[in-house]
Amino acid sequence: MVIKPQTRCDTAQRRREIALAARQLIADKGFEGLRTRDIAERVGINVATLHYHVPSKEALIELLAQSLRDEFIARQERRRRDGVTSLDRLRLEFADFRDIALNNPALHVVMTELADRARRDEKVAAVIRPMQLGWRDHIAAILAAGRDDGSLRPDLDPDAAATMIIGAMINARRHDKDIAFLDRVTAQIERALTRAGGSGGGKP
Amino acid sequence: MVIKPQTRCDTAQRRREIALAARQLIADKGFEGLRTRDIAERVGINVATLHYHVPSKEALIELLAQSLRDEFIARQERRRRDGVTSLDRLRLEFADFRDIALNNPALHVVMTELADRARRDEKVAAVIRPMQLGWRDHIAAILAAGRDDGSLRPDLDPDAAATMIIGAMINARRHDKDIAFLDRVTAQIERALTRAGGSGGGKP
Amino acid sequence: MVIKPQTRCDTAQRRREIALAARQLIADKGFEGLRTRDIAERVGINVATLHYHVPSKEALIELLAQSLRDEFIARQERRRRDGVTSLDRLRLEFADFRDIALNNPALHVVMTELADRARRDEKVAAVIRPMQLGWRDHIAAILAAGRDDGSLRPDLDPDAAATMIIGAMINARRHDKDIAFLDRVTAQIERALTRAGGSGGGKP
Amino acid sequence: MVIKPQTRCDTAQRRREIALAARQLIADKGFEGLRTRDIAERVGINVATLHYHVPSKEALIELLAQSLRDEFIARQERRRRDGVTSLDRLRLEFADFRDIALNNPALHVVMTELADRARRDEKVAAVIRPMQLGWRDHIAAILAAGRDDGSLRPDLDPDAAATMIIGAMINARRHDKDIAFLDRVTAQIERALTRAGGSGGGKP
DNA sequence: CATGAATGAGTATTCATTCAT
DNA sequence: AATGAATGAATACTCATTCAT
Repeated sequence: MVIKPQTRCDTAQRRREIALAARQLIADKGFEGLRTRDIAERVGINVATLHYHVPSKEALIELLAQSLRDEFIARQERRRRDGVTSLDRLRLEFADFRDIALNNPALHVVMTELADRARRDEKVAAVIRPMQLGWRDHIAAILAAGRDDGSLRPDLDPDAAATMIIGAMINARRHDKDIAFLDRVTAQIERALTRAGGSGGGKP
Repeated sequence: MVIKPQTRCDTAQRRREIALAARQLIADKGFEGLRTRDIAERVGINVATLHYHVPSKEALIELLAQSLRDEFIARQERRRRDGVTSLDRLRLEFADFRDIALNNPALHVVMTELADRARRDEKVAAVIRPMQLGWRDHIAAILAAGRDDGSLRPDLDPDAAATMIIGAMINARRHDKDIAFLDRVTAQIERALTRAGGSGGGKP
Repeated sequence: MVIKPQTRCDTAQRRREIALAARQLIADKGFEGLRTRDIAERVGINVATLHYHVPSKEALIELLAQSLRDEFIARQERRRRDGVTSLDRLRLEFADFRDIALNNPALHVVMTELADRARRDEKVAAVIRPMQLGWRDHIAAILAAGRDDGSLRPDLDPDAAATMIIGAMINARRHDKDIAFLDRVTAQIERALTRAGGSGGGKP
Repeated sequence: MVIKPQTRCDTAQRRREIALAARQLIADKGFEGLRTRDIAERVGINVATLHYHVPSKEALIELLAQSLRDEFIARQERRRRDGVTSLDRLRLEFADFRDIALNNPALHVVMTELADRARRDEKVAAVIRPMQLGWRDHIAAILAAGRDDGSLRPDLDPDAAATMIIGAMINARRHDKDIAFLDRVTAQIERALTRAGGSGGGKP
């Protein structure tokens, strides 16, 4: 589609372009629809040239996974610098997820596809799993701190709750195109993790 | 792999066998690795025979989606008959998910793959989406009842919480092979939806 | 398309129905598009039943050729009984071709396809060639008689002229859907075979 | 069959070789027997390479039709430069047809097959029809000139007669391998279009 | 670095034909 | 006489990968 007349340029730059093109294509057509020729076309180079920079499709997918992880971790690092209270930091997580959903939806789509693939591709798993565990640990740490400083409920299981939060956000995006629903879900999470409403719950 | 000497049998039965074989293969190798020849081999029939019963790969995937939906809905109907209190019924949801995770893990794996595919395949979407919405609505109804009868916290947003619950369970299964972690997650969900622990949460 | 609920009936009748269905299908889709399943469907029977009556596709094509020849020869016999003068009998040939073109166009289309096939199929050739030669001889005989009785020009080469006439009629039907053009061609043939117009031809 | 060790060469040249190979194969086995693998083998390349140069069988047949038309039109242009009188030019037509029949018989065979196919293939029709009409018009123009300058009979219908001539020549080649018969037919045509022999025709 | 051409190993699908009932 | 189910052998077409320039 997007064919720009390409001049020669160094491998590092080309590999970045290739990873980006692959990501967009996966977002459009899924993993099974990913073709090296299409990637090359999108970058504006020949298939043979693509193979010069990335030797095989397997290597390409690894490259893609790494590029995804790099971006994901960079975002996480950025978040780490902000937020004072635990609740602030948790809300920052919600806000960042919301930002990606709005401005870079391909990121989540491709992450999901890669997560599926990780199940049967060790090389992908080696890149993706640590990233996912890192995310969970990051949120779990926030939750643990919040529990300990009393801003979150004391019966929190940080790992379990972090898993719940991540799953909830991802699932909220699955069908509803409407971003407002994601907001309802994160609001619900927040309420659920702080304290029960007035007269709520159980037999006294 | 598994070639059982097959005798003749009618189309309805063969289609069931084919759907089952396809499901197992997708669980093993994912959607992109699904080959009609492999399915036929697994059923113990010729590829041409497979095409006699299921005219195209597209139709095959639709059949697969339908078979999944049928099984899923049957399970849901079964659950509907049991449980007295809202909490009982919620716990039944957890238990059923747990049962599938233990005894029929392919079901969840394939459901996830189909959910991804639904994003770009209208026919699959037409089968899968209603099923997913049905699940969410089913749980949301339980939650709404629980909120209204006081067994669950009054600030519940049933749709948002149902989405959270489903996402949490699915995500709990994603990496951890350990079923115990799923139990921790559902326990956390339960605590989060009932009442805040003793001294927990908020500004005192 | 046309599926009539079929009862059992004898092979001779079934073979006639099959030949007719095959003829219509070839007229529609050409030889390369001829499928035994389509024929069976058109007759309203199962493919296996078709093979019961006509053992193979080769045999089917032979059957088709024979059915064509039978109809063609029957028409020729009918013409043979009419016409007094040579010119009358020639005009009867034109009229009969015209009649087929109007009322049974599939006949000519299929005959052309079979003629092509005869080039590389000895069995078809064995049926079709005698039919074509018979037609030519039939017309050549008319021409020879006309030449001898003075109603046609004396420098006629009957075989060559008969070949010309048949080719002219067939070619007249090839592109022009308009039957009027066939009439112009046969009129031209007639003029050409009788005598030169008034001041026509050559340097005096 | 004929595998020549092939070196690399550019697409234009390869497409020419492919068109030629396809023509020979159709002459041998007809349209229905045309297989991409056979064409590739004849050219001495891999099937995939064939598809690299000609993307589909449909495109291949269009290429074939164009190559045929190009050769046919080139011949017609060559004829146009020669011949003084109308009769000379008409005889040039006969001679050229005769030359093809002797030295390039595949040309006529394939043209016939393509003409049949044109009936149900619009793309082929778009290439073949103008070629056929061009041929007819070319001959009709010769005949009209001959009629007007008195070298041909005055009652000529140029279009009808041109159609007759073409059909006659084609039909003369259909069964008789003997080229002498074509000569008898063209001689008959010539006589028929000039003037009636001595005492010939009509009622005295 | 870059590319047009080439290729082997697949991949879904088709079709005439056969078999068991 | 009839049929639903089954099959082997093809067939066009695809795709990641390689090679020569």
